[in-house]
Amino acid sequence: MFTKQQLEDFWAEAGKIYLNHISIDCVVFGFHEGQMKVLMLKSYNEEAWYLPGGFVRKREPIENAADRILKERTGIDEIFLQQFHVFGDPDRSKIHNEMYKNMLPEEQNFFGQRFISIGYYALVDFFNVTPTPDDFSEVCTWRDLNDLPKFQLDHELIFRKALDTLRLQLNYQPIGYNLMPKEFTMPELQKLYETILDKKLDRRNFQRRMLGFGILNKLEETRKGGAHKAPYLYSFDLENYQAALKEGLKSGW
Amino acid sequence: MFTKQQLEDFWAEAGKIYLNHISIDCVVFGFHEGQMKVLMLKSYNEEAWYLPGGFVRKREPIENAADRILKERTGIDEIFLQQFHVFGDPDRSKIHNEMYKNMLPEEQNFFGQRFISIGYYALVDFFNVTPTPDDFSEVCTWRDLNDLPKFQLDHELIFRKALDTLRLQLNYQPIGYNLMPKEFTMPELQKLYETILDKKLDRRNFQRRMLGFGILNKLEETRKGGAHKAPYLYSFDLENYQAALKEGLKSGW
DNA sequence: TACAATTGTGTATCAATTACACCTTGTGTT
DNA sequence: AACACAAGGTGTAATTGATACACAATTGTA
Repeated sequence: MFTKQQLEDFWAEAGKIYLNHISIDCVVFGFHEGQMKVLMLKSYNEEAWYLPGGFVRKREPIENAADRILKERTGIDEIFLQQFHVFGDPDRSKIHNEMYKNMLPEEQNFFGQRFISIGYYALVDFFNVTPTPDDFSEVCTWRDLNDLPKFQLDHELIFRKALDTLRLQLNYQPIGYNLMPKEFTMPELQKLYETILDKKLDRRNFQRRMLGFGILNKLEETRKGGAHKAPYLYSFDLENYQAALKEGLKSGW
Repeated sequence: MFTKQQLEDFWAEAGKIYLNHISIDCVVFGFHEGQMKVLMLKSYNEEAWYLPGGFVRKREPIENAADRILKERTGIDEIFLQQFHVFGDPDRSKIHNEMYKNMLPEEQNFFGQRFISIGYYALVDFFNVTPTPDDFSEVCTWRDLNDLPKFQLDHELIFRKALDTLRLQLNYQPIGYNLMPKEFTMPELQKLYETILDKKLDRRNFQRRMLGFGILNKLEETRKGGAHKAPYLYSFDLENYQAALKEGLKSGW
């Protein structure tokens, strides 16, 4: 937690390092135990949660900025990231701005300005992530899509838009590849699709269709330990997957 | 054309009115005589052409900025606009920046800074547009997609990305409605689809499918004047169109 | 060893897409 | 006025893809 002095130093410094008016917010999706998760943070003094975000260095490509921000929150280096929307309402961070506006003169008050935020969504393997709080947060952790907290500012809008985009891009981006672990069972993959699309799919038709795409390798092993028949493990054939996505995985669900 | 003094005044003024570091570039699509067109501008002293663009006022929503910019270039008020990508490479306007960098001290030289550009694509009825040059351009006119000029800066990349997006969104956005005039024939509409998708479609299957969507009104009149059988005219049923798009026009082409 | 739950595989039906043919209409030509 | 030409309008058969549904196999547990 910051003292007032530290905050002021931070802001003064930020203005020298970062571009004015531009921020980045990231919606990081993970998948664990049949549930979609989003990475979120909670401030010390507020009930509402917010999405991982940050700013762009003066000479830094925006993609690198997003990479850098997420590396800090997750520990992961090469993350799958897609820009999905820009949020440019002049009042989108009004509450935030006013909270800070009397603490410093305007030209030093980096947080008092208008920010246009570039939204990225990220897909990560849940097990590779080490959620790490930032300088303003008490907690950084996965939140279940079925049990979301109150959001700060317009972060609910950003999250919703990311989820909508994910749905639309399901047949055009390697979403399964990036969200599933290296090896997984067919029912696990189906659960992912059902969660993203928010509807039930027929088990048998799902399997036939998935295999029909020719993007999966069936492995010898099975997943033991469940109280039932052991399902086969699969992995993605990345080369075929990429090729298939160029055309789109035929005909939406 | 500007004198040096006028340019300097313009820049000094721009810094007071507009947000730093943020620009908007628009790819305006039109359709005329079976050809896709893009609205482009040509500077006085340069061979390369550029896309309509501008900046965001300090308290202006970015959508309004795009509307305002396009109103100036086209004369149209309520334009169909979609954000499609942000271009944030730090060197994307390098040539431009260097061209101007010695003309004014840095803090007054609005054009010398790094710009992150928000890309919008627009769809307009060709006949409603009055192409209007901006302060830096000699010409503002439609260019055929089959006969594109050399582009300034990264504007070719921006254009390409817009066209790719258009293709992907064909089944999810009212693209036909916005590009076609109020009344049109089936062969004309087919030509639009063929142009966007860059492939031939079967005349009879196209017609059946289009009609199957239930988004067209068949009118009594026919388009006279051609040397052949007069085709029927159609108009869009906007309500049904919007409804159909929510689900996506089933199964891509 | 029988049971419950879950996975693996197959088939019949229905809907959608594709490929293709013939007739109609407006214009210009003889 | 008759005709050829070119483009538009409409229909049908064949193929492909999506959906619905059934039964056998496997695993841990009662």
